[in-house]
Amino acid sequence: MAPRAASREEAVARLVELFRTHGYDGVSLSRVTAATGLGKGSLFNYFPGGKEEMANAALDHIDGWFETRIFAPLRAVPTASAGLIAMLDGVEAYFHSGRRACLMAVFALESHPNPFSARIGSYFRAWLEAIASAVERDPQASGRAQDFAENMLSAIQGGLLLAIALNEPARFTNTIERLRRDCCAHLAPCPAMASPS
Amino acid sequence: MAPRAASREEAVARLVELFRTHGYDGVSLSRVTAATGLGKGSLFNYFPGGKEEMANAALDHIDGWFETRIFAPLRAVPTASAGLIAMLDGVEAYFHSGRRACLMAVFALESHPNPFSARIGSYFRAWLEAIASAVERDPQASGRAQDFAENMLSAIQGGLLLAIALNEPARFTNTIERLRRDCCAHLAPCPAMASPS
DNA sequence: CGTTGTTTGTACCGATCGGTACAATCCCGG
DNA sequence: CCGGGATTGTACCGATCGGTACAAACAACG
Repeated sequence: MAPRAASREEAVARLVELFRTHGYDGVSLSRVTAATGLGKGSLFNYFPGGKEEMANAALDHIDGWFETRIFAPLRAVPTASAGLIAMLDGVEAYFHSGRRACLMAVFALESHPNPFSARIGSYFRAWLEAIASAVERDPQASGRAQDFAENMLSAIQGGLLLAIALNEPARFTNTIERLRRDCCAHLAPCPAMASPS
Repeated sequence: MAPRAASREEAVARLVELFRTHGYDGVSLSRVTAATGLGKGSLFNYFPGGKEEMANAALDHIDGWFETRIFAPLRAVPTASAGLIAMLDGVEAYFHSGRRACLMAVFALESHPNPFSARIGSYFRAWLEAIASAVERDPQASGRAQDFAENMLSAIQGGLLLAIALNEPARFTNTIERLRRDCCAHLAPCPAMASPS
């Protein structure tokens, strides 16, 4: 059932998916060995801190991905609307159009507070600040940047939650599409929409 | 640490809070006995089906509360804006202004799919339909009822998630306040706002 | 080929998991 | 005061939990 993970990085990638769908408590070491094809020997060689280190490695992986692919671009983008729409595209792709849950959200809700609460908070705070920094660059909405960011991130996470809970990925893509329209409606220079369909 | 629960109903109330903050996997029978003051004997007398029946009793409790206090009123209300604002007030109070998580959301994310997926889906679907049925009664927005409902519920759940993840309840109350303004902005007869501040 | 350090499978550990059995206790009608 | 059904604490069950110990297998390099 489990093609053996060839490297620590590949093991981390599988851990991410494992924690994403089963939560921290729902992932047992036997499940990890099954999903990675690695025995306990290798596992504790890669992750001497045990399960908690595995989870932290998974969170590290996500932190890194979002920082370089989502947050940093947002902070550097010249115009808010284009930057935010690019972010929405990236997020839609990352979450497989609503078929994949957000690991940070899973860990945040599963048990709270928990050992990961601090870094989960940092993740969402970084996301909020990245959005706000882009909006502040917008001539029309710079005063409402905090509010705009809070609204947008709430919608993303809520839409994703609904998509998972209902097993209807379209709940997420609909939400993303609404947010795209919001960008065009409330921010200054809206790039031509591809196909309003 | 635990004043003994005097009735099955009181035990269920404590189970709700227990599952809400620790998730299904995070609640062990020893935790249940500690939180309810009930030994295993009483526990399996009240809930012969064991932990799964305890969880279902907790979900029943929430289903009932929302059905009578939120969903049914929404379906019966004459004007959409007044009904939705009453719903927002009720929801804000129920979730303790963002200090309390949504048990349905916790169970939905913790592990998916899981034995409770079907009823979790029913819960969110009922909520969506209740909102939509109210909006359909609105002369201005009746055509966008589905979209309006999806957007509103996403925002509620996302705002709650952010409040929990950041341990900043204001993230939730801000979101609720934004939704109140949305109601006044996009629905026909807006009752006078208390204080636009 | 030999040696040295890393990687790996396996046996094992105490603790805790959800659940059962059952005897003691309680409560209440007669 | 007594008898019988409901309630309850406790001892116990096999399974699984996360984690450790360690020896065999392996790799790299001289």
